Amino acid sequence: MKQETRQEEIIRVAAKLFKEKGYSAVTMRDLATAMNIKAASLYNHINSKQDILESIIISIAEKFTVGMTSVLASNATCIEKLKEIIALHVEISSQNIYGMAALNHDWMHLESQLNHYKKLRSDYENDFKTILIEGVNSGEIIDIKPDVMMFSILTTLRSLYLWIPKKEDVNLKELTNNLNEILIKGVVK
Amino acid sequence: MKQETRQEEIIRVAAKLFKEKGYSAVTMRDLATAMNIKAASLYNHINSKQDILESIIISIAEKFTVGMTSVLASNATCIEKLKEIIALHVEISSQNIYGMAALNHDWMHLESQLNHYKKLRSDYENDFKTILIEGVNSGEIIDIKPDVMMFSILTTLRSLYLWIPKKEDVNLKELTNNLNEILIKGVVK
DNA sequence: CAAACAAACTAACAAGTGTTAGTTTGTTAG
DNA sequence: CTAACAAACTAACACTTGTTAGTTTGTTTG
Repeated sequence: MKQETRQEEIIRVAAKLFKEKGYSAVTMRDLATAMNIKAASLYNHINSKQDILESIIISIAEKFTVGMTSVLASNATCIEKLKEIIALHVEISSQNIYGMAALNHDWMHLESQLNHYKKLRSDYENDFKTILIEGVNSGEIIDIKPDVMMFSILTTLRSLYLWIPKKEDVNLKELTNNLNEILIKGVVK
Repeated sequence: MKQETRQEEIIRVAAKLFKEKGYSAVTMRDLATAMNIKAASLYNHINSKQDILESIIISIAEKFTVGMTSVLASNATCIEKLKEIIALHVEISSQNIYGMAALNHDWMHLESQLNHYKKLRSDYENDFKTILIEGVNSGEIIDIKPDVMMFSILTTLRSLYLWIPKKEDVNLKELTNNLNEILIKGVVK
């Protein structure tokens, strides 16, 4: 178990605060208080508030990119690929609950990395849509606008971070199975 | 067609800015610039920045409460009730795209009205869950944790504001029908 | 022991924050 | 014509913001 550096600790605590109030509403003095030090001391470990946001968002966004690459490489059916994507979101979200909040709420406050983030996101969405279109063409998936299907599934997956912490006893395996059912087969009996 | 007051205009423009950067990152000077006046002049029409946020969020939250009351009053099947809720979200979201962003992102910045908002939201979620549980009991709906079903459907519906504006040509009737299919019957053929 | 280092501190800065007070301007109603 | 009003303005306030400079403290390493 690798020891957490002071910098990593600051970034982790910052993500937690960002989830509660959003990037703009969290001051360096808030963050310092949460770390039990003075605001100026933070700068021994980090370069700027913006750098903290970048670290949080870009590292997670790249995890999704890596995950999607691996899904695309598999030669499973489209429905199987969808299930892999669902599992990917459950895994990343459960391991980065606070970071996911920053990614969803505060990406627009990125500065130098804004375009990089946007590229990663639009590539991800395009890959997702491609999988759905293949499923429609092969007859696995209903013939409804792929945009609407992607939106529907992806927004649920992107909001997992809001919900996972509420039920601490939730079994992630069970959650994944339930989402597979609901997102793919619907709720009707 | 009722003429928009200056106050309503300010609130409408504020909601637009809040969607782009969030409540905390929008300054009264930003808002004034968008209105082509000076920041101090805003205070001839509104009491405070906080008041603007309250107006936006509470008015929409109450629309949902009214809508849910009407759904509960109908004696349709649970699946039909679900479809009514979907239609409710499409309607309110399409008519309040910017306000929905504030409601989803900035509710935690409410001050005196925070508890009021939270109550409206938790009542809404409880009513939603009750409908699902009735559906499970009557055999209309699959027997999966109602919490997970509600989360899945509701997060998609709550995020509609992110997506509706992108396709200006989207037919709302068609969108509603597609969501009915996807959220209720899933995407599998 | 001495040098190096990690990590905290105090003090201060320039810029930006929401908001108030008091005033001016142009339009509408008696 | 004048009184009333809506809606803008300038100037300023007290406070908060992210950040820098320079210093102190205690621990680790040669």
